[in-house]
Amino acid sequence: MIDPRFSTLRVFSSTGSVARTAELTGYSPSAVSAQLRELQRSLGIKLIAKEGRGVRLTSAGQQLVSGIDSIVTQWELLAASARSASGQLQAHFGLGGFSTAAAQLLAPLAASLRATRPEVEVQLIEAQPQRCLDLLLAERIDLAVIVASQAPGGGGAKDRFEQTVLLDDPLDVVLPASHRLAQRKSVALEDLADDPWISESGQSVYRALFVAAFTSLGVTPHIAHEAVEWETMIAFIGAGLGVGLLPRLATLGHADDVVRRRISGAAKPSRRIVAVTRKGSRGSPLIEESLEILQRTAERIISQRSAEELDG
Amino acid sequence: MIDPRFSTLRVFSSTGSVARTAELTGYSPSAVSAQLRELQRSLGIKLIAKEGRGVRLTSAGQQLVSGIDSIVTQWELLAASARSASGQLQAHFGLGGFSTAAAQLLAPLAASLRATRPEVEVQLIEAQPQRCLDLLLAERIDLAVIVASQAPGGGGAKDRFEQTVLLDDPLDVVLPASHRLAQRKSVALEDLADDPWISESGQSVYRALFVAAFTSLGVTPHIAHEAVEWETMIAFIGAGLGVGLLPRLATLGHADDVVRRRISGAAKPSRRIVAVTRKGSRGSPLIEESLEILQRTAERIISQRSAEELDG
DNA sequence: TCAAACCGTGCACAATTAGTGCATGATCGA
DNA sequence: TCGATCATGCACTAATTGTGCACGGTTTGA
Repeated sequence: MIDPRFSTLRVFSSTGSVARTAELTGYSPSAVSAQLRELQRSLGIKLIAKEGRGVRLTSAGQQLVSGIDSIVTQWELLAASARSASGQLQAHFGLGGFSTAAAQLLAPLAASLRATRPEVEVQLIEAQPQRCLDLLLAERIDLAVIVASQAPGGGGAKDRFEQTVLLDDPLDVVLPASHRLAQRKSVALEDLADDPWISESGQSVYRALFVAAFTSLGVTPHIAHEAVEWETMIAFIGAGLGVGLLPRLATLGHADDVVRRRISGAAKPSRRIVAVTRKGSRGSPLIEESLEILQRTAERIISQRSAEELDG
Repeated sequence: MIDPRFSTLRVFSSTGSVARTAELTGYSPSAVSAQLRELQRSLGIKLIAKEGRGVRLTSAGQQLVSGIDSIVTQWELLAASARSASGQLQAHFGLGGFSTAAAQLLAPLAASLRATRPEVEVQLIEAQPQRCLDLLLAERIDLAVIVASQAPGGGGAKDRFEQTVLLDDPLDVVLPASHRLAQRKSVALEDLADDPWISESGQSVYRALFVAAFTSLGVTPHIAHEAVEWETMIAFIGAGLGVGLLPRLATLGHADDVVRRRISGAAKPSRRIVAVTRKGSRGSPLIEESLEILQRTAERIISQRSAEELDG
């Protein structure tokens, strides 16, 4: 909002590519290229340098970016306090989150906002955590619900984002109904060390979590198959191809050939779900309200789990 | 440069009038009006309110301005350090100052820059101190040489400007050649308490200085006539209409019907001449270089005076 | 009390700026 | 060596921004 070129530059510094920046900001690649060139010209500085078939930030560029990070933060603070003082809400409010978060946390939030603030145009975007962060930078969304990763998303994250812990989401094991341990109430990961596993492909957050759970046990699991969607993984498991881990927030669906079991034993892997905003934007009334709603929803989920725990 | 609307808003907060802001920034009044309205709309805040036939900033507006002051400062710092690191100079460089400063300090500076940095387009603007400050805000000029006034130019000056003392310029008395004290080497103001005085009209910096010099003596001078230019004042004095004060930097010209005398006695009025820049812009190579040149020029003037002192 | 001078704003129109789509050259992987 | 990917330049178009003038409201001076 302060200057669209700042947004573009920040996204570029995060993605390192004109094409990805264009895709995230909604501009065409030529527009991104032109904006960066314009910035260079008006400052008289070389910001980007060719590298292979792509392009990278010069050190002067990185320095500029970190300065701009701080300026943008200050601007967000100012805009938020202004909005807060005037009670005026922004017209557009973008929310982002990965699949399960979008379903369980964002959908209720959007519904609530639609009801209480009908004049605000709420937009939901489902996207992977890293992409959510980039969308935040690009100002396409204003709030994201993602899985906290130990690696701070691509450098200088703490200069750009603020996060609030919503809840810890434990992982369960999913077994074929015919599995030898399927009748147990809970299963230790150690007992499944030799089973074939099904995990997610690529270097997703889930995959990192998956690996971490086993390395803490000193075990290297045998990943027999890879899937992208939970649905697919569950189908694989149902077919007896292996066992898998499923976050509690993700629903099993109507699959009756698999069972979900709590994890007992030394390693109790879980993922931490957090709400992320651009640094400085917290004071904004809509953000404040949304965070409260998200936390209430999270608490409801947690207490519901305790109740189930007692029932079961 | 960061956002033209910020510039406009800052000038408006200094002048308190759309028309004056337009004149200073070079926009038309409607453009200024539209820019302020646009800012209001995009933030959803009422920045200005009607007051009489003019408008004024709301308290929210003032709050926003002070936040923007800090952001602009940070941006100037960033841009300056970027320019400094790259060695790249800005294409345009504006200098402002009041009459005598322009002649004695700015002209040599401009000449020197023209010689050593021919690629920079140097522009000189002669203007009263307050106007110089507004021109700085409007980014029409980048450096101003003005008389430091005790009243910090219109609120929040220290959030917007930085100054460097160049020299203290003492005031001399100017007497008709036929005056009873014309033969003295130096004259005390007390001895002229009953003479008719010639001063500047309006509430100029000079006039404030003039009044201050006498109030420190507990004397209220009789101001018989008013003039805008030194030339005029000297002509009045030459005609025997009264006596006057003239800064040492101002030349007497070829008037042979008046004499200039040092001031002795309790009150030795002088004006402090300072170089002013926008806060944060100091690191810029051109500004740094200019300040050095100005200080060298000031030192030369001072040492030249000492020499004359010994001669006389 | 009325007219003239100002001030800020709205509106039609013009000028400048910014963005798109396609073509091009350059680089990397198979 | 061919195809894929990437950034960028260019002609064209869309959108933003600024201008000039007219108008309503307010103050000042006759």
